[in-house]
Amino acid sequence: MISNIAELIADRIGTMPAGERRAAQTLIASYPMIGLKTVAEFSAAAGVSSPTILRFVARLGFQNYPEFQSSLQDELAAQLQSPATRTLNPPSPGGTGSPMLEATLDNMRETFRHLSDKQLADIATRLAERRGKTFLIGGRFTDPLARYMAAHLAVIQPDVFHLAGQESMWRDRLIDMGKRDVLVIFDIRRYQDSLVRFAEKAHQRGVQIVLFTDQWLSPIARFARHVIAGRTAVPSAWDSSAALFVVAETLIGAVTRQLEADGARRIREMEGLR
Amino acid sequence: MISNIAELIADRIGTMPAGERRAAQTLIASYPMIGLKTVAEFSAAAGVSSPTILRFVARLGFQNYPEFQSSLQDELAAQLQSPATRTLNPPSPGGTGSPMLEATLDNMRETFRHLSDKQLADIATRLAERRGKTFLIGGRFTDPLARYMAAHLAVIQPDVFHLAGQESMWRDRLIDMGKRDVLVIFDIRRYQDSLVRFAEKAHQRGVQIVLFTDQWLSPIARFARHVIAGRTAVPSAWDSSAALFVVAETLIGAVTRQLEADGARRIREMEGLR
DNA sequence: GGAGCGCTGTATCGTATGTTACGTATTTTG
DNA sequence: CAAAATACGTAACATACGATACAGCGCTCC
Repeated sequence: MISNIAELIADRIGTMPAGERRAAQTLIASYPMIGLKTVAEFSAAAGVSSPTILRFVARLGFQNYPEFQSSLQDELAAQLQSPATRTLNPPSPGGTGSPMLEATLDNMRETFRHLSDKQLADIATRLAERRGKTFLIGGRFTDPLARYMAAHLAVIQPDVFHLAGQESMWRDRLIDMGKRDVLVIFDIRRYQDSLVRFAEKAHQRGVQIVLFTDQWLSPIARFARHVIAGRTAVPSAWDSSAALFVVAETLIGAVTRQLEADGARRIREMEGLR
Repeated sequence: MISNIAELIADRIGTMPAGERRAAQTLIASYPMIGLKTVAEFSAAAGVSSPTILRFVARLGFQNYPEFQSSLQDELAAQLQSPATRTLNPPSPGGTGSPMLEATLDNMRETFRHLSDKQLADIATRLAERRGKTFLIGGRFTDPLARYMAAHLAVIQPDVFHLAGQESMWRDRLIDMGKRDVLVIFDIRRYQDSLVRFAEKAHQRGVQIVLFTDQWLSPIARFARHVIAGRTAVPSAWDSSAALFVVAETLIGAVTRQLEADGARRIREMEGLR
């Protein structure tokens, strides 16, 4: 079975005329970057004319040049999205035996690779400088994450509320929300209409939204001030929220650090109350 | 120093207007592939208009869109040409930048190293062969994990109950519990007396207890049929439940697989009801 | 509450890009 | 060695892509 374009070329290069063979060799030499550039650049690099490049991709079975480029891009995307595949051949330090765990660890590394320290710091600062209230809510499976985060934040600062129960209950809380407030939403596939509606309402009231979602971005991203896109794919019937969970913990830690002066006193007080 | 476009975006995203920020977040979420496609596709994915995309790349300092794309391609080429740099830098010397993440990843590896496949399989089997009911409960900060697990298990089998609310509420549920039932408890430091008391009562009634705890083992371990000890130490004011979270997800996956025949039908039915 | 500013989308434009037709060169075959 | 077939490049073409002008809108700040 031929799965990628490089193999396809290797398979058919024998039947190609001289010019197209030069095109093939040029592409293989710096695969696949040249193929992502324009026909003119490709042809110049190969030392042939534009039509030769087009005949080349036609011989590979593509209807036109853009289709060929899309195919290359899909291939690249697949490589980039699953670092596991890359490290699959040499089972480097992994070898834990559990593909589930390996995928989860990869997800976390990927998630944090796309997440700058600055972005996290910004969100943490926004949550720490508590000019207003903080609301948290989640979807069917992600609401526990909202609860987890709320449980921690509520310890180190006042005015932290988890929105539970029916949709109608949340909407009643909208009346309390304004420009100075922050709404943290967890929403991954399949995205819940009720959450989207709620986010829109809150956005209209000027509430700043922090969204935890998957890499395909919940429609709530339209209204969000900050978006955290985590990786959720694992070899299971379910999506994994573990990466988002770790981001949430990191954020909790960052907020705690920023509130250290205030927070430490608060925590001591609370301990005293128990 | 800013070396790649992702950092550049993180640096300037704070100063961007709403539309351009959505473009930025969309690009980051599936970096960098969207940026290699046409302006029209990019704008559609971000839910903004084409000019907004162009203003976005202009704000990043590029003269025009093709120049922006070339820059992305160069970046990609650099990554692909030296896979060594990519797999050498981050993993071993903790180059991810976040000590929090590194500690969490270590915790997971350690947790699974001390956790045999057989042990997981045993617990999964016990949860899957549903002769009785399944109850889940957690402590102050770990109860969300119980909820998370309950939310999933409830989809694939009946008689799954999360014990919420006041301690007195749980105790009333004891009357429903017997030898054929399973109680999943999450309890990490500081261990809660109320949970210990409850676990003891349940144990006396013959309930099989599955305990998720930290490496120092909650006193509930005395009564537990199965104990999962996760690592919780991270450089933060709080303990991390991430490792236990991943174990929970793994367990959910295992139970789902065992119930595949039954479960698949149930899930389809549920989807139909939505 | 009103005026000014900044952001965003619609519609239009110019152009670079992929595509195709055709003539010339090169190789192959009888 | 001649004739035909195939391959290749030049040049003209059409399309789709990026770029821009402009108007509507919301927002902030007096």
